[in-house]
Amino acid sequence: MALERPFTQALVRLRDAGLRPTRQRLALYKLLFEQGDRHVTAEALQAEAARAGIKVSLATIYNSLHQFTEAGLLRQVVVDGAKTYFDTNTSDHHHFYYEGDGMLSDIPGEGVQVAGLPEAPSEAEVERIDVIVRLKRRHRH
Amino acid sequence: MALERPFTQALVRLRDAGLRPTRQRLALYKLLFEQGDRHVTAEALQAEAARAGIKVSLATIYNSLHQFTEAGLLRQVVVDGAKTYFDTNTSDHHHFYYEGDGMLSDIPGEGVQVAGLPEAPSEAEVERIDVIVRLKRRHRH
DNA sequence: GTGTTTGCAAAGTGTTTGCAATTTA
DNA sequence: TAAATTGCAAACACTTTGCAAACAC
Repeated sequence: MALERPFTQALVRLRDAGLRPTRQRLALYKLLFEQGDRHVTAEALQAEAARAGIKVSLATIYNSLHQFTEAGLLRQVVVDGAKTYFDTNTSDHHHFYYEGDGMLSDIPGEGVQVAGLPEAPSEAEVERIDVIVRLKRRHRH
Repeated sequence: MALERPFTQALVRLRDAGLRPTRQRLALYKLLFEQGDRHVTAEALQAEAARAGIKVSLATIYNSLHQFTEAGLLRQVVVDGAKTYFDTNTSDHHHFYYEGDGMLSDIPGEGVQVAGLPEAPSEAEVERIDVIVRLKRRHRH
């Protein structure tokens, strides 16, 4: 039978990113990446860690989120002036954003085309094109 | 000859919006709307007012920007987690955003089509679609 | 005069930083 | 043990709020 190898994947990914696999980073890595695409804020992640019995300071949460982002494991999404969202899906894609409750969901990038954009000024280059579909929940009736 | 009617336009617009044409609001209105499309932050607008010899507190700047927004004269643009931009162009359009220097410029809405978006969930309705083309200034060479 | 608006200073929110104590290798 | 990491508390940037004084009508 296969040996159980807890942490193996997280360990390797952190090492690859040049980050020491500390208890906190391992825990956050697992929360973030072992359950499909996710969108988290620092506070939400801390709360989630707490629920899982892991106490991590907000400073460390922010540090880790930024380090993961630099390592290309996460990507920031700007949809709201107030808080920063981090997205575990780093591929080219877009977002639905529920204004009311601050929920984000992915729109795969493949299907979407943005046509008719003017040329970018020649002294600039396009970093990325973000499409944000802002949604409002319909009133019940 | 035509009488000079300073403030007339600003006065009327403010009245229409149900806002008393105070000295501060008149000054801000004129700065914002008497020179084509603009993108301002609260601080930038205060600085500009100061340069024009008008002293307005930041609190009043924020109040006015929000009141103008509620009145449909301005629209907020979210491109950066840190600060809020207000856009004097309230028509349907998109943006170039220069990551480096925080500059915004309009992309007219008419030409642009976004195709291939999935249907919005039925319990939600689309408020708006934002397209943000993020630009980086090219290195000189 | 009466209700509205202003501006200050204080409070608030989300995020970052400095640094001693702890942990990793 | 040397270097990296953590967590606290303080500092930050931007924005909002409470309230007395000033203003518009």
